Amino acid sequence: MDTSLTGLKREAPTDARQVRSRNALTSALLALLEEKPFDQLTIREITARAGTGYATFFRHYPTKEALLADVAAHEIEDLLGRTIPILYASNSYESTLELCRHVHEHALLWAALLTGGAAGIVREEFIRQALGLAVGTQSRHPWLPSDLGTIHGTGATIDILAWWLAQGGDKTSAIRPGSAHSPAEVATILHRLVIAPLVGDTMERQAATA
Amino acid sequence: MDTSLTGLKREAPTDARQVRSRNALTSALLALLEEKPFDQLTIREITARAGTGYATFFRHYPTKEALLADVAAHEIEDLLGRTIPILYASNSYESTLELCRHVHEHALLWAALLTGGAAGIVREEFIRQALGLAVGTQSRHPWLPSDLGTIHGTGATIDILAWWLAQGGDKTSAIRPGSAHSPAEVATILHRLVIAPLVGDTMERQAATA
Amino acid sequence: MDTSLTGLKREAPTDARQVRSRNALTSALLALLEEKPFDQLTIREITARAGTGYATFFRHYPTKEALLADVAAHEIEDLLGRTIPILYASNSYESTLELCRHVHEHALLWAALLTGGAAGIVREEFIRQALGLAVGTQSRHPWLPSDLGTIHGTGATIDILAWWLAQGGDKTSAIRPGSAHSPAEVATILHRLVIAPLVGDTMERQAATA
Amino acid sequence: MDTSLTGLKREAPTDARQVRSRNALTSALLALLEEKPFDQLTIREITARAGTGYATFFRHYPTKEALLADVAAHEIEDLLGRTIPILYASNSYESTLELCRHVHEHALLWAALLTGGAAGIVREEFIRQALGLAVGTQSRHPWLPSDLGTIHGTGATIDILAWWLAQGGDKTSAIRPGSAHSPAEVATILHRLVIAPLVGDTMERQAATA
DNA sequence: CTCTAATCGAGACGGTACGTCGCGTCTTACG
DNA sequence: CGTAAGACGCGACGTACCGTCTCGATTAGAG
Repeated sequence: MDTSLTGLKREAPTDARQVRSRNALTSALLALLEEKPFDQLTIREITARAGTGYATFFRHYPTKEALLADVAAHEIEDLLGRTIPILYASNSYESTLELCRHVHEHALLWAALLTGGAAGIVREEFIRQALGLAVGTQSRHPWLPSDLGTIHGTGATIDILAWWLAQGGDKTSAIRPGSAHSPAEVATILHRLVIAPLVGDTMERQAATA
Repeated sequence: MDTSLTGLKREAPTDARQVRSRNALTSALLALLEEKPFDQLTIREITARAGTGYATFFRHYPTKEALLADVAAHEIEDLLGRTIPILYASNSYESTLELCRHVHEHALLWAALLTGGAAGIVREEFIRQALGLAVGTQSRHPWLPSDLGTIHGTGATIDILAWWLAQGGDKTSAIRPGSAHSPAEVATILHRLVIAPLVGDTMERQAATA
Repeated sequence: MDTSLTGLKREAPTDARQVRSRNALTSALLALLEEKPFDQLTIREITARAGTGYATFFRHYPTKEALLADVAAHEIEDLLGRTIPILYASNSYESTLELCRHVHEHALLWAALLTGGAAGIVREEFIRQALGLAVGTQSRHPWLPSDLGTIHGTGATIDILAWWLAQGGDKTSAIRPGSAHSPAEVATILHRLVIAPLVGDTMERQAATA
Repeated sequence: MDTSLTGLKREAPTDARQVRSRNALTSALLALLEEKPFDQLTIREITARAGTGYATFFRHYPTKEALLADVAAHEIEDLLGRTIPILYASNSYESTLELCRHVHEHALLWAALLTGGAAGIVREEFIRQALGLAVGTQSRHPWLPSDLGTIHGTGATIDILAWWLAQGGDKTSAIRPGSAHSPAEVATILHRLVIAPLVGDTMERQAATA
């Protein structure tokens, strides 16, 4: 994959105007993502919503995708920052549950990020960050390349979350929270299908340990 | 997801010229997919390679994606047709191994389908067919919605295959089959990470049974 | 001057659609030229008036200037076609008078061509055609390079005509034909200031000869 | 013509920094004019060459054209200041000859002013100054409006000078002074084609008188 | 010889038009 | 008379400049 987006991230600018424009663009994107899929957005639409000039967009991001990657990177950082510590402090199921709870609390945002045309880019960013965090970690299984473990774990998690978020309701129907699964249910599924096979552990065993 | 591609499939045409055009287009797409990612192809490019007129494309497919879905559907049908019977006849590991062998034998084709811009559409088509085959099947676990089982199993399999195919060589380096993993290794990974947790079985137990 | 516009002329297209588009664009330009100066027109404005697509413009002309040169070339051809024969058939004053009459009859058009931002391009096209007609002609005076004679004669004529047309009324006031000079008056001025010194002849002598 | 440039002239500033910036801008323009046509220059380019800030330009001139008009006005003032006195002191041919000599001595500068994209503006400024000097002067001929006499005389002179300067060499060939016409030759042409018809005099008669 | 205010550089900003590109439709001319 | 070739309307793209603006930093010239 040669479309690395890492280089597209910008460090925080010092000029107050740049900060304002940057925030306006990211907020506009988040707002629009809840209205229509990412790939149906135009840059003109984003800048119009942000209240900035069209050309200003390109002073901050080279492409629409770069803006999305920036936005996604922040959200993912936030999400991982909340779940990883628990992973080390407690156990994998607790961490998984916390992940599901957080996503559930920001369902609209994550639905936009994971179920629209943005999914591919968000997924890549997610995996990139996960790979970054996993650097130096030894795989638990001799038969499993460590990067594949991370890629599979992250990707499969995203898929299951995307399925969950898509259940809640698509654009054409009202959201019916009652018919959706609870964070605990999804965490269980996620743990049994993805996490446990990777870490070679079971929820039950962990529960006993905890 | 409203971008259903099911309706885009065409019945097999009877007119000989239509058959010829159709084949020329699909062959051209397959050839071009090995040169550059799907989303960098233009319809003009495909028709030029196919030797057909530009407008002719639209007499067969409404969009570029429809052509890809058509091509992918055939390949997926072929692949599933070879692995599913084994699943029933023998066991899940044998089926997984057969899957990996088949992909390995057509590595170039599947690399194009799974690691370029085409991945999203191929993935959707794959899941669609898998869901179709799984209709009526009861989930093996009460905590797992059956459609999610299929979606996760298919998606995770594709991810792992894509990782495998991307290992073999990107555009910049020659393909080094020696340095890649063998079909058996990948089948083992796939089975342990994805299949076994789904079917609640282990390769070892199956091997013992077989 | 390296911005030769000769190469920008296109031969008449055969396709009926091209003819229609071409005519729509030239007519739109002529119409707009009577409303505002050439350099304040945008290509979008021209295509909107013409009822054609924006990109279609570029399928016919590389720049706005090329379209103007095309339009001007036709008008100049028409004008020269009416005056040159008289020059040979009769004498220089009659030809000058015919020139002034023709311009007077199409005052609005020539005012747009000669007194707006278009003047420079029209002037160049005019001189180009004049030089083309004068090829092979021997200068009447040993001290006068023949191309300079043509350039000066054409340029000075255009200047005087432009002054005349600008007299009639600018954009802000109604046209007052009564206050302007008659074609005969202008022809006299033109002949005495420009033509006679060039051909070494006087109107009076010619009149006597005629 | 509402793009009067007269009002754009600024009074000489007192602040030393302003003087410095102003001079830097005019010098930069003159230098750049010898490298490429005026209309291909950007304000950013001029300020970069001048070593001033971009915004500083607008603190001195409202537009690029205003700067050119300022520069041109000075050069024209200088030129007219050298030729007009001779016109009154001696005769029209001597004045014409002095004009040609002066232009010949500053050929590069005047080539830039008269043969590039700047020509239109310089021409207008030239005519403006000529009209200013001619105010109150009575036309020598009843059939010739006095302003037209000035306009034609100035315009035609500029055209002939521009032709002369363009002979010397375009951008692609080295300047070959030997192949160009001498100031005296051009003065003769200019006098016979433009000046004499206007003042109703001939060089020969003047020479006899002198 | 200060001090204060004008001027400066730097460059981000909203805006406008540009010329390019690809799409999907529809017409044309040719074999 | 059907099919290729391709012109067309459309609309988004990314670029280039414009003229305005907001910053501190510098510096002139008045007190």
